[in-house]
Amino acid sequence: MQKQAKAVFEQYLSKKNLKATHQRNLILETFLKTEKHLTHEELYEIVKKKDKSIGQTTVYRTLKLLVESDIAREVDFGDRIVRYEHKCCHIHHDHLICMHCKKTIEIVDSQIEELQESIAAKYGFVLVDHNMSLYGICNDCFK
Amino acid sequence: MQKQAKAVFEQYLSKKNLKATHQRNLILETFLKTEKHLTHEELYEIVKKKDKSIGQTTVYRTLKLLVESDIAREVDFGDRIVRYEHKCCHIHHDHLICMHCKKTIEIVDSQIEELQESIAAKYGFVLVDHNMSLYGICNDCFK
DNA sequence: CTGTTCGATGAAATTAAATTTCAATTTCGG
DNA sequence: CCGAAATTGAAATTTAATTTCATCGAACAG
Ligand SMILES: [Mn+2]
Ligand SMILES: [Mn+2]
Ligand SMILES: [Zn+2]
Ligand SMILES: [Zn+2]
Repeated sequence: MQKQAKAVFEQYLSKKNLKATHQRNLILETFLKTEKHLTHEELYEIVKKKDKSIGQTTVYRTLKLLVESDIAREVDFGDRIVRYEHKCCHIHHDHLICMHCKKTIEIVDSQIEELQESIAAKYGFVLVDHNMSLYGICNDCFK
Repeated sequence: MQKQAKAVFEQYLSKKNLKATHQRNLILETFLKTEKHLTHEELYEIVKKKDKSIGQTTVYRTLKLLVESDIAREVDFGDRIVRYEHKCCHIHHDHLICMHCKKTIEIVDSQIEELQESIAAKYGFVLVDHNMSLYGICNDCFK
């Protein structure tokens, strides 16, 4: 899984004539090891522990490369905070978010995907991507 | 339609002990007259033509009030630009966006809404809100 | 109508986020 | 190893949004 993402990145870099640097490798590895939806800032904090010399700008720039190479995906749970999640080697999923405790559940639902396709088709669109977030209150928070 | 929104706003202001000012009225009226998804900046430009003295800050502040009073809704078509659309007296809709020409189509689909409810229920959530955007290429742009 | 009170306003200042600049450094093919 | 070209980190810049504050105006009692 991680190997595949690394191979994808390597290939992307070489295709674009970009270099495989220590910083890029470290940032990618760190990103792949986390299983949360993390912000640019959060990733930077973790990376900094492993290499104090890494700059925030490089994390910004590398995250942008990860998005371009389809290794990462930007998500926004309605709070205007950009978070990143794994995309490479993961099936597409949507999110169910508790507005109270902020817990998020990843949803994989083929019925939804099919319905989205048919709606797009109805209007003569070729569907490329979508983004769906459901906001509610979870069991625990509902008391 | 516009009358109802104005009544809602008036009621909201009085409930919160806020004042009905010339500026707030003008901004609300201008917003209600447009039928597009417009940015804070775009609304400001239109408002300024009617009253040169109005400040951008007031447009910001008033848009916030409109959102709080459920007259407006913030939307983001994936470009991180906040746009505002009418919410009061409009049935909920989702969006289908052409990634090429940026045309947007408003979707009302009860099947989707039902499916969303049932997904939320499956995970023990009470659904409060959702946001779905479909990105694709429209007929015209597909050539 | 006043006059008074307290919220509203606009300009400027501030804060915060993201991007750009640039000199020094690193990568990598030869 | 060398040198060209990309990369880096810090600082500067840009941009967006919020806050501050002196003045203004809405609302309401009298
Ligand atoms: Mn996710
Ligand atoms: Mn709309
Ligand atoms: Zn919860
Ligand atoms: Zn189009």
